[in-house]
Amino acid sequence: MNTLSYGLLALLSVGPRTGYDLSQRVKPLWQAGHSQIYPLLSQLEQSGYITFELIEQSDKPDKKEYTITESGLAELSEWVGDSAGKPVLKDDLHIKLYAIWLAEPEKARQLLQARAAFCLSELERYQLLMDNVEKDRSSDGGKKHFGRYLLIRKRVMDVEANLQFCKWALSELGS
Amino acid sequence: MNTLSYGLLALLSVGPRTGYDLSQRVKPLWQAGHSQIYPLLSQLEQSGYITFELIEQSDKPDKKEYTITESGLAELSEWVGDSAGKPVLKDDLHIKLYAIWLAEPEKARQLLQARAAFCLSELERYQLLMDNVEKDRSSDGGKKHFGRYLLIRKRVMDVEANLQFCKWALSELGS
DNA sequence: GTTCTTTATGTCAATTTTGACATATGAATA
DNA sequence: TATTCATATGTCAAAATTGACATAAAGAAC
Repeated sequence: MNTLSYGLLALLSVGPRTGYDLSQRVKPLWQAGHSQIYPLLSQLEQSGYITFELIEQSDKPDKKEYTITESGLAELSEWVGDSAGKPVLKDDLHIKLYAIWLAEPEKARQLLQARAAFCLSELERYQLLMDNVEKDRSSDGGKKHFGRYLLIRKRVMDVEANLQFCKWALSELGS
Repeated sequence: MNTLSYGLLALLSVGPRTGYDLSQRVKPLWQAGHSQIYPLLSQLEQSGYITFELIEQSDKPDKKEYTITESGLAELSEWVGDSAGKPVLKDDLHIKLYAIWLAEPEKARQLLQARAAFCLSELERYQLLMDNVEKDRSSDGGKKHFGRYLLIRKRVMDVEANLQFCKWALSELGS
């Protein structure tokens, strides 16, 4: 059971999802592509933590809808209480910043402007997710959606800090 | 040439360093252990991007001091100007947050308090690095240290945002 | 006297991750 | 009519990463 497996169980703890769904929603929890997700779902199913139902569709390709089991929920619940590890960030912008004196000033500005633009697009994306979670929290009792709400808020704060950095660094560069 | 290789070249672009030095200083640029660094240094040396000098010590074990070559500096300079990729964050706290409704309230608080403590220790560490870089920037002309200054500022802003999140989330939890 | 920490360099196997390849359907677009 | 896009599931090889193992010498703490 690696960390991503717990991420998949966490997503399934809210409700049934297909592998495709999970690959679309996993980003804020743990960044991974579908090539990692499909094999893990098979593994989790064989371990009895999830089950699936084949859903035949006429308009779209058939799909497998996975549901978490009692055993999977117990496994996840135990892990959630354990202390968290240290976050690991891989960002080549950090290296480029460190060596920025080697780049032409124009390239340096481009680097930061591109990252600022990326942050803005991320914020838009998270705003949509926030709208959804707020609907879920008001309609439904909302207990299951509280964690999703916390996580999206965290991501927004992370990205806002990044955007602020880009703006500050651009002013330091004297653009 | 992977990303970490450019990170090592970036660190060496400021001045000569040993593998051990690099493993201590690489953290804000790209998180990696010494088991990744030593083999890459051999590779970079064979590619002609760096050279090393064996320094014999009586009080401590002998060491290899690596210096970046013209060729290495050219390679790095070219790469620095290219656009940066997307940052990848792996943080199991995100998963635990998502599934926090499964944990006892006490455990949830512990999770956030532990992360807040980690953020504070990181901020202390970065404050020391900031003191050093400010000394270097005032003594020396400082052009080479500007990037390091930007990077440390970014890390501080990142960690401060994380700390703010933890405090906010703890208040939402109603501790 | 023994153990622990810091400095210092390295290897290795297992795991994780990435990116490409592969296939298939329906709908929209050019 | 051809191509591209979204849905949907999968495999595979290569690359990156982690954590343990390995060695060694000096100094400090216990």
